[in-house]
Amino acid sequence: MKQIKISEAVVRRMPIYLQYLNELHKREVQTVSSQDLGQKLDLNPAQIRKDLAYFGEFGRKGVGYDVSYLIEKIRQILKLDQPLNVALVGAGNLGHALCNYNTYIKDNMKIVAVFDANLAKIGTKINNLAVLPMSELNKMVSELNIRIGIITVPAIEAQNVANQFVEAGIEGILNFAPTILKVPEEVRIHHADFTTELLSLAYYLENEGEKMYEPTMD
Amino acid sequence: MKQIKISEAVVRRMPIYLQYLNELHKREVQTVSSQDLGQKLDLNPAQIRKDLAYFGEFGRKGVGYDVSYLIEKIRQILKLDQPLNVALVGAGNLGHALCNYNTYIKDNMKIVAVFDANLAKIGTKINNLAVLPMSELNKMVSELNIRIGIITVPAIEAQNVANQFVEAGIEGILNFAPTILKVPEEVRIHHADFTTELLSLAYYLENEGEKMYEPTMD
DNA sequence: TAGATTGTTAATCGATTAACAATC
DNA sequence: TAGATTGTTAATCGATTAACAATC
Repeated sequence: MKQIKISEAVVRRMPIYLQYLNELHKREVQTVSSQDLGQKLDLNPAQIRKDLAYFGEFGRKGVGYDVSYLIEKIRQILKLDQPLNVALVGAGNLGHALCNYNTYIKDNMKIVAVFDANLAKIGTKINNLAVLPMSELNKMVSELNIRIGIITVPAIEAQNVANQFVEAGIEGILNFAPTILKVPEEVRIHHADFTTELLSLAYYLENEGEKMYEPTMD
Repeated sequence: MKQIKISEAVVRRMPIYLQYLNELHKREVQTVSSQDLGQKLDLNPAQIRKDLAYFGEFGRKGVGYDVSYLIEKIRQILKLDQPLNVALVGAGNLGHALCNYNTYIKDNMKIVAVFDANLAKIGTKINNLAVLPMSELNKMVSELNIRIGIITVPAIEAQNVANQFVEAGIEGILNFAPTILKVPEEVRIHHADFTTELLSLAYYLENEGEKMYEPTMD
């Protein structure tokens, strides 16, 4: 069993492999090669083989990877083979959207509690989950063994929510608010801010129109 | 003026710098050093200086960077100093959430048209934007000079929507559907799938509970 | 067997960091 | 002037890719 530290880049590709493998499984494809995967995912086949080899010998020389078996293995790697409870704070549109994915992520990972600071929202239902007041957060996290927290509140409130998550003993946070959060280093934090994606997309558009004249050089 | 190809990693950090600089500006901070920025954003100061230096000499030795000036420059780099129209397909919860950000991204980048394949949704309003049928997409893209498309439809429909965007002449796509899309290489595509973030977050949680016994070695 | 494809080592490529002269 | 901080070059680090023996 390897004890090499596996890089973040590798870990982040695992869910991508899983996604496509699930697609193949639904299409009843039995076997896939690193070649095939690379073509579809725009990745180098050698990289895919290397990524998977960090975790074990999942393929068969001359044959490729058994789709079902590889799915099972990646699910184990990502710990999706065991229940994992998630809490969400911020019952706005984005919070709603994420709760809807609950069914999609039919996996063992599930949003089991939704909180909001706005008292008007308390008690309203999101997919048969009643919105709870923030005062319940601490209690619910221990009672339901919640290990991951999702933040979908406005940027100004995000750090505050993060603090409450940390105090409640959450282990990982997925932050959708467009702001950098400070948490103790034992808490893992992932940033899911799409404004970053959107703004960097704009960079790659061709300049046009305004290129008619060139005022100062600057 | 440098003609060096600027790496994607560098471009992706620009919106992060901008985000924090805007915060500083609101707090009326005049000047910031790469040291300060690095501390706050968990980045190496040398990296920040190098990133910025790709685009010009924005700082003053011994002093640091003028916050307002740097904001202006990064906005130019990301082309946020000119109007940029965006279309969104998929008027679900996620689509709603993104439209709400319209006011947040008060910038020149704006969602100016929303489409949905579901006829029941046509004509309903999202923030005073009427939801339009897909048949209008092509026309609206040219009429409103829309250059970026956002996809917030279920995975199965995503490729189809992408194709329509491409045909309409869109230049960049931000895809929220959890699937890989194929587009001609002149169209830039960014992936904003948070399931990837969420699943990779699970990887980093401590193993617990199930570690009580060790069945087979495998 | 011949063809295919893995797992892995070595080579390459690119990105991050350290260091420091220039200068405010 | 002395202290601070940039812009940039050189050194380091890490990730990707090529190549190939092992083997199904």
